[in-house]
Amino acid sequence: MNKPTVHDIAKEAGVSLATVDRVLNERPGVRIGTIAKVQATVERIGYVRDAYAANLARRRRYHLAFILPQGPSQFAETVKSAIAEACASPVAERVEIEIVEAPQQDPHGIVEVLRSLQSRSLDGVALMVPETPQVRDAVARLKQKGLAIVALASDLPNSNCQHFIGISSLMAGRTAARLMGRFVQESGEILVVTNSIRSRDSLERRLGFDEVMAEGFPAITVLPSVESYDDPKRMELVVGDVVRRRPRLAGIYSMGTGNTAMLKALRGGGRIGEIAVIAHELTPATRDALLADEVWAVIAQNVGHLVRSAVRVLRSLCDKMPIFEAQEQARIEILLKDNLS
Amino acid sequence: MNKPTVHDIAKEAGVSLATVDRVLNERPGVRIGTIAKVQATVERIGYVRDAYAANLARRRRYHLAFILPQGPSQFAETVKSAIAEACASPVAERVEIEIVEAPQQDPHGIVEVLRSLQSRSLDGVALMVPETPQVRDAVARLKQKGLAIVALASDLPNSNCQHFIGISSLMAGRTAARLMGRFVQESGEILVVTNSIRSRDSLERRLGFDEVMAEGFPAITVLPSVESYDDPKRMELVVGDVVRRRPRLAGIYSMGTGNTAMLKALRGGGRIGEIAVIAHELTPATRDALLADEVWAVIAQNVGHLVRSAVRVLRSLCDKMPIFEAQEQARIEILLKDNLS
DNA sequence: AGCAAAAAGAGTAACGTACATCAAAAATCG
DNA sequence: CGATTTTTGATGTACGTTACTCTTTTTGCT
Repeated sequence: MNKPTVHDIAKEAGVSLATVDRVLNERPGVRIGTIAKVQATVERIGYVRDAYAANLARRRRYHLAFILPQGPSQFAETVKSAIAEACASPVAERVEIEIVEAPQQDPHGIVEVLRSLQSRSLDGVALMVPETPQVRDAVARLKQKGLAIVALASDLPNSNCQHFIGISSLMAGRTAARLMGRFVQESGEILVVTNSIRSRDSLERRLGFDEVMAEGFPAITVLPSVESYDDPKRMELVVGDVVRRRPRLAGIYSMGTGNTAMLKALRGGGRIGEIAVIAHELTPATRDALLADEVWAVIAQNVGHLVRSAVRVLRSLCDKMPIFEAQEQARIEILLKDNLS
Repeated sequence: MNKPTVHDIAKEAGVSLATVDRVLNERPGVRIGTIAKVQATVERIGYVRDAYAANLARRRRYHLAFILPQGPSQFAETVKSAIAEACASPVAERVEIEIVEAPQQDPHGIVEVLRSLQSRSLDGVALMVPETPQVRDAVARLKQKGLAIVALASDLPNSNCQHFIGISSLMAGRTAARLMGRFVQESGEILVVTNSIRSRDSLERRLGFDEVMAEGFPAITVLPSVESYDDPKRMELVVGDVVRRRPRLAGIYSMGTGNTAMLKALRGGGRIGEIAVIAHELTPATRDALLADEVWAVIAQNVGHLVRSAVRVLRSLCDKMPIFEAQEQARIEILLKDNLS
């Protein structure tokens, strides 16, 4: 038996093709009784709209925008190249992707950028920006305009956006801790570094890290978080200091960026390789460090998958089609020297 | 500017639609000069066939078969449910999937099953069977019939099949070793267990494991592989014996199935939880053991991804379309208690 | 040159869906 | 009850591609 079509619905329900079409596309001019009859038939014969035929007929093009952090960021670069790659792939069939940069630190700048999107005829937006009250409101406005909106890599829990494409920072932190605990085993001290503990991602990672450390590895001491405020010099100084002063230091958990400076300090302290270092995100820097045995493990999310997932989800949202969750679930990857794809 | 269509090719090349179609679908009846002219135009205007429109027009259905091991296997069950899940998803649009069971241990039985496929009107086959010379020949026959063939989970390196969907056993073994080395740190002994070292997967995992152990962790002693021959009793006996007799035992690398029996022995020896256990594949057994802190890490491949990938690749092969490698690359996943999706 | 065969062309009906138009039927209202 | 509005039906065109039939042109061969 072949897949039922609109013709089958019409025949089964005893109405015309035009009426079926009106019901399916929620066009006016159909009595509620008839609507119910058609919908019942749809249910009964298990009709599912052929999305491709539909897109063909309506010459659908999806116009999507990815909002990425402005300025030099290895992670953002990785995302950009993943977008470029996805554009050349079948997932990007009928979609045009625009990359828009927004100033990461400046909530008003981000709002400005989001506002500028309204004029463009966009269908959906993937946002990789930190959440602030202003951003939340701007997102609400975009949503009201009928745009599909997903959060990318970093969640926007209060913005009521339709989907989050990424991994849970809490679980990522927990995973890092479990790994660190297994690496260090005996008692010892762990240094946790980040650019800013005030970012929600860092906060949640630390939370998860502490949870698992406390409950699973009570013999290990986790030192207070050290912040670099995005200053490599400061990162180097602080880490160098801790490495020199604390002989019992057994591991470093780097929750944010600035790994290059952190590793430089470790090298300077002469203890690189013997201290368990766990970092986040696969970038040229962390990849090289993994290969050099300087970083023991990287907690990452597959950026290619993230981007493809965002495109698929945005398309589904535009079409009001269900999302296939199992495929869109981002996984927390643990990368060692030998399994970095 | 919109995407060029067959009409554009016809106009640009100064030929008719029918001729363009003949060239594109490699049908006879076109002079080589004309073929070249059309192909040049295709190149020049950057035409790419709209795969969905094409499928629509030719009412294409992909009839695929998955050949899975017969008999009780938790991993095979996982694959089966992943197939069921994929069937309900958009990747399975226009495809019908048939699951065929083949006796894992009996090469002739497998060949028998493969032969029986020839009569069915199949377009592609995903094979999850151990490679033997007989299987290799049967695969060659299927390929000659024009079937698309991929190896699933376990490679068929000599069968010249078109694609392997899965992870490299060698790299999986290397990854396990790197993790084990980090877990154990100091000197100690590692037990390696499997059902049969004669299976290629086990062999390669062991090879990779030894490579990394030798070059990265020379202080650790890796004991000779112990085989259970698929007998839980034997597994329990042997592991129990090693655990009792070797106080310096620091880790167990379980390359195959039989984890339940292995863990039972460990529990009996009273050293569960303190010995680093690394196992393969996420099954109900390994999942529970991870959650109970009995297994420290699981090396796995995402089965849902594997199946979807197999379907996509088989479709692409059927259509002679390019394969989007980045998406089809299976990743070696390291699963801890906190990141098992 | 003559003729058959091969190659190319024109035209068209699908595939499943969207969307528009116009006419017919049915319901609603004064 | 007739006029008006609402609902439904019938039909056609389009999307990009395939695949078919029926001509017309070109080619190769004697």
